[in-house]
Amino acid sequence: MNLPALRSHNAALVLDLLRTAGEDGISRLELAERTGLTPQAVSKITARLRAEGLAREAGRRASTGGKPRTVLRLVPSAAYAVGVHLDRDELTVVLVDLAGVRVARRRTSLDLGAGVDVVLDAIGTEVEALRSATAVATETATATAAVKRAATATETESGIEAGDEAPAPAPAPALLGAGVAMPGPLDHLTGTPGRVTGHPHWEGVPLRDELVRRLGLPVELDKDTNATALGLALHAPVPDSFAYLHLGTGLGCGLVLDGALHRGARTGAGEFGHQTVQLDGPLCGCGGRGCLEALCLAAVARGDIPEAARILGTGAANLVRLLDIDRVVLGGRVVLAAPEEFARGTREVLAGLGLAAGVAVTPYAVAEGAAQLILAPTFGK
Amino acid sequence: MNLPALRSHNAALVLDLLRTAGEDGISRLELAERTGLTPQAVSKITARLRAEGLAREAGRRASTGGKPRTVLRLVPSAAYAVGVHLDRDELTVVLVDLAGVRVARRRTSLDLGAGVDVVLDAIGTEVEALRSATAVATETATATAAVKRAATATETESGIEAGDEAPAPAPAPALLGAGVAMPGPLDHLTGTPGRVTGHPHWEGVPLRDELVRRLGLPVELDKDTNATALGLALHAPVPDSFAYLHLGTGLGCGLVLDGALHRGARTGAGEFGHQTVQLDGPLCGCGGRGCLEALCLAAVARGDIPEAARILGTGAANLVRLLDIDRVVLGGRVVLAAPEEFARGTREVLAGLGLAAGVAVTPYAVAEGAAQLILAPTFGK
DNA sequence: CCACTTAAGCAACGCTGTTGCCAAAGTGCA
DNA sequence: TGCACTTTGGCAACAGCGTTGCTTAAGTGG
Repeated sequence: MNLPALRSHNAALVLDLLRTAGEDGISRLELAERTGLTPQAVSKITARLRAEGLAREAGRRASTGGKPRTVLRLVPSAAYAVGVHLDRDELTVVLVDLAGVRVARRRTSLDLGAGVDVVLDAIGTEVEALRSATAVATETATATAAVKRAATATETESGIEAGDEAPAPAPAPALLGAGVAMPGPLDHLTGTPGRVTGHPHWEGVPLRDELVRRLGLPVELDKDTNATALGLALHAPVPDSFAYLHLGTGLGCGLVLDGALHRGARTGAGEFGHQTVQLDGPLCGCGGRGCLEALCLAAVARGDIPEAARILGTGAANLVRLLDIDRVVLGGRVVLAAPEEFARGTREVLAGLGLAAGVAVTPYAVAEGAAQLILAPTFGK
Repeated sequence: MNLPALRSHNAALVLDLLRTAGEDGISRLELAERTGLTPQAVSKITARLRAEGLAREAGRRASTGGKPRTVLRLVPSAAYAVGVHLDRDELTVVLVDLAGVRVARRRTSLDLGAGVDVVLDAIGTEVEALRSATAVATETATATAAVKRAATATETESGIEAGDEAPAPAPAPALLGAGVAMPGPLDHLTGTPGRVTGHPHWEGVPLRDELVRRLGLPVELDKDTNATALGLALHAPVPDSFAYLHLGTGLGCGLVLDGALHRGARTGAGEFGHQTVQLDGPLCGCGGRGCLEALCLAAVARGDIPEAARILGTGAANLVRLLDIDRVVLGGRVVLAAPEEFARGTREVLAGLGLAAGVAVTPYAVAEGAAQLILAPTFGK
């Protein structure tokens, strides 16, 4: 790591604390305590962020016997990102600000089984519609360059020159890129889908590169469960470890360990549904026997939600013990159809084994998580 | 992160590459390529490391048309660490050099069920015997301070002053500390055992602090499986992800994800043996049903090794799919009694599910891994 | 009203990795 | 044997990072 990288690292640290503080804001001294930097260093860093339009002063705290602390806040409108959720039968596109708040959404029904070009066209059309409707500048502006610098120091290819000392208090906001979430398997490093269940024609399509070309934006691709887990991780008040279990068409999982999304080297982590919980159980499509997904969905199919919840809870318990995680978050259409029953059933299994992990149900939207694929690096995630 | 921390970080990066290169050594230019630093920066860093006695020049490579590259090597004898393996019926104490190579060992039979003081006394006696037998300086020397600086920048408490420009080419080697591995559960942050199966009197004993007092050395405590996994991780040619599965008195696991040991917030990660693989199976002592450990050990008890291997392989497959890890490493008394059968059985299960993870058996000693608890921070691990 | 406390900026500084230049130490062709 | 060329690695000057010492700003409380 060199000096520019150090600068980016610390800027990301500060930006992340500003983001987490949200509407409440945070003072320079508290930033200093939390980052371990000196107050003077924080002053310099926040001065840069303010000059770049990413942060601003917003009121003061009550005095504790001396000069009151000045509160700093993130400027959510300084930058935006697009989130795309490419589901089996539906396409959702959202625009999200720097704070992760959705500011616009479009939704179309779309068959993932349609031709690759049809889907790519649809994404292009929807994103363009979102852009023009919300008038977020397409061209790279001051804040974009600032955020990019904050995110990665090795970005040497950018020929962008940030203007000195923005005279206007608010530089034009800009679009940082588009994050795309879809059912796995896929490789997030190359941005290429693998053999998507039921849609083999997607295998090997250079989806990310193609979208970069069509949208003229940086694009990141990841599994729907990973995107959702990432979004949830950024909403946690403090970095922790949790698993997002998604029960929909299949049973998948996104893992966040110590605040960081764990993808594995081949984006293969999170194959939660095909763990064996019944040795020599019924044969599963994956080639295994007694897979959690098969047993759980079979219970759902025959209307036995308590049993489905118990099976899901058993899988969750395996995971909690193996990884020592703090909480389990449930989501997906099937869970959301009976959230109380699934939460209760899962909780009961964990409690019965003496495990302290919390259980919650979230209706968190995948598309917002997809946008976080773009925003997360800004905050060092 | 500040400048001293940056310096430590880069020094650790370079030291790790020197360590990995081993006897072959590595040139300055290759270090520059691998770290992303400029050659000049690497020259400065390695000059410091050489002055501190941690690295030295050792020959040159063949020329490729110009000045031949000078080879740099780690000086293994620059520092040492003690590794303590506190097992249920035996105490093993080793001395390990900076390269992780064992240079001395002592072994005594010792009942973990004996009084806490008896065990502490035994550790003290054995470590002292090891020290005097190998004449490794007890007092902190130049290299110690250097290694400590390389390891952690926040170490402000040290009142040690490193001498300027050591005139002698080889500063006195020093003992960095002692790593202790024992059966879990325990908390590695506080260095306190939890409710060790069969030995409840260890619960809450401030083991690490007590040993710091008795040995006069920094001490780290961790689970035996974690220590072993850490040791194996440091032997990998490239940082990767793997699980160390230990089948002995019980069935435990150490997880290394992207080259880093995953302990979980409460050192609870690795509860591999108590995952349910047989819904509504036989009751286990942990309160669950159909636990992997119970089923696997039952098969071992009735002499059915192939079945034990198949069950172990099933658990391994769950883990490989969940975490997308590269390889599975087997160890422990039971496995080592029939290494080929366990390896083959595990491999067959993985292959049958189309998983590419490699399977190997290791006789790697826990005590060496324990010593790595002390050495690892020097290399940024 | 004034002493005191707390927050935050200015200027000088030490130390980081970087850049530009040059010496060292080989190869290979004439 | 000599000389041009290639490659390595150190020296010196430098830009930029966070830190230190001090000053100014802006409150509280007797």
